[in-house]
Amino acid sequence: MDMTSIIAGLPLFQGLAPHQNATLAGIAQRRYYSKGQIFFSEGDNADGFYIILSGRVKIFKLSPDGKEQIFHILEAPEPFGEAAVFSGENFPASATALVETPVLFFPAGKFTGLIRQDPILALSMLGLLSLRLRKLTTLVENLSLKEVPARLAAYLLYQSRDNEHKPVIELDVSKNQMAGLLGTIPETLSRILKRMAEENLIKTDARTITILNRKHLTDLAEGLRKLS
Amino acid sequence: MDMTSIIAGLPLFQGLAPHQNATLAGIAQRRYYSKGQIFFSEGDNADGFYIILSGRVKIFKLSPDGKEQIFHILEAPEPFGEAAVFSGENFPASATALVETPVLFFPAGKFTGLIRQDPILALSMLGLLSLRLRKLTTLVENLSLKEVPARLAAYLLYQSRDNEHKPVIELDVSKNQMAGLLGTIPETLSRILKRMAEENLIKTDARTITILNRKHLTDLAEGLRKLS
DNA sequence: GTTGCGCCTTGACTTAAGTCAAACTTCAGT
DNA sequence: ACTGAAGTTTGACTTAAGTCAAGGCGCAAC
Repeated sequence: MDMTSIIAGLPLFQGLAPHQNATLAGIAQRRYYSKGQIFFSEGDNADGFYIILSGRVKIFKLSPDGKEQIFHILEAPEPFGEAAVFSGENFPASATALVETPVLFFPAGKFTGLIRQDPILALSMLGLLSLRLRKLTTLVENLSLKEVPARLAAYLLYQSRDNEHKPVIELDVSKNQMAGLLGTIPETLSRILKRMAEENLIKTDARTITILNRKHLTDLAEGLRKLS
Repeated sequence: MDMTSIIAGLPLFQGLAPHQNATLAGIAQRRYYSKGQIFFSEGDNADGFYIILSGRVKIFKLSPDGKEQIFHILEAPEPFGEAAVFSGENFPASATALVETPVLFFPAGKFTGLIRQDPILALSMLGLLSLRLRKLTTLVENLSLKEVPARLAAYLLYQSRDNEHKPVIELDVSKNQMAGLLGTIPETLSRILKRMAEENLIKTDARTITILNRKHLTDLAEGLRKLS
């Protein structure tokens, strides 16, 4: 598929005139990252941003003593690294490919040039950043105001919501990574999953988790109830 | 001062043509909020955003059992509530006036209309949102990867940095609020301030904190060292 | 198959930070 | 100046979650 068609199909670029798609295609670069490869590290100069064509990307920070907080795990067709481009500084977190991941790369300077000429594109980006802000706000809320069981309950419900509220969740991340997403460590996650299973809120089987008691789990997520 | 001049002086609106300032003035509303008054509560429909003319505003969330996480404490001439406008939903947090606070209010619909016509304005907003995102990223990092002493150390250094690296910090928030900003509670904050004073890192006196050992405090903030 | 290496789980222990309660200080309002 | 409310400090206690260490499971490579 040629670059213009790919770009025309990306949600971020909906509503643009065809010639704008062509212009975007002119500045975009196709790049391939293999599993474990690093897109950028915290502190790197932000020279552009990426859009995932397929694969999975992890955005994260490490503490000096090695604990990892994962901010997002992203899939096609999501963009990442876009915020740093507009504050014109460096990346505040790191990004690596979890699997083979082809992306489009948009150089910062050229891209902001385009935005200057196209308010629709600007509004798209504004919408995107707002959404990111909202997600981060929720993350802060979870980390600061909720205990691990509540965070886990919220996470499970969220995964199930993504899957049309079906009670069966196929984990798409390792439990190690899940711990990183929830701001905790694998041991703690393991223990809490066990407790939830003991109280018949969920049933776990390898990579599959089944929600048995959605109401109770919801109360847990909202802090209205605790694991006993 | 008339509305157009006020608007022309706001950092967020720098670089606009004079007629754009006038248009902005046409949609802006002056509003006065007294101490404790609520701008909006979490979940409220986002009908517009605000710019502080003077005073102080607290952006925060409450947990079901009453703990408060403060996201920002803002002063003139900072805007707030802007992100919710572009994701077109509701406010993800609440905002109240800490003191008498006059603001400008910009209705969402009219404002996005202006952005559609002025890419400079759009770029300003993009820069603003990016900066917010960056600050939130730091907050997440602090909450998830650092202990309270490290967060406090970082906060003190940040305050001193704002004040040209002078070692004397005049607290502009109550210690209760400071605890809320750091994601902890007043008791814990009090104890850690005491420990820092015992180790001669700082000296406290009512609303004044003096940094005695910047190097050690920096190491603490970066997790290279701990309070003994 | 068996070897080895992540991933995951479990137990015993430690620790940071929260809870509860009491007392003291500061400050605003009458 | 007095009163009361809010802010702050301190102590004793509890608890959630992290650390450390060991062992089991599952999968891939040889």
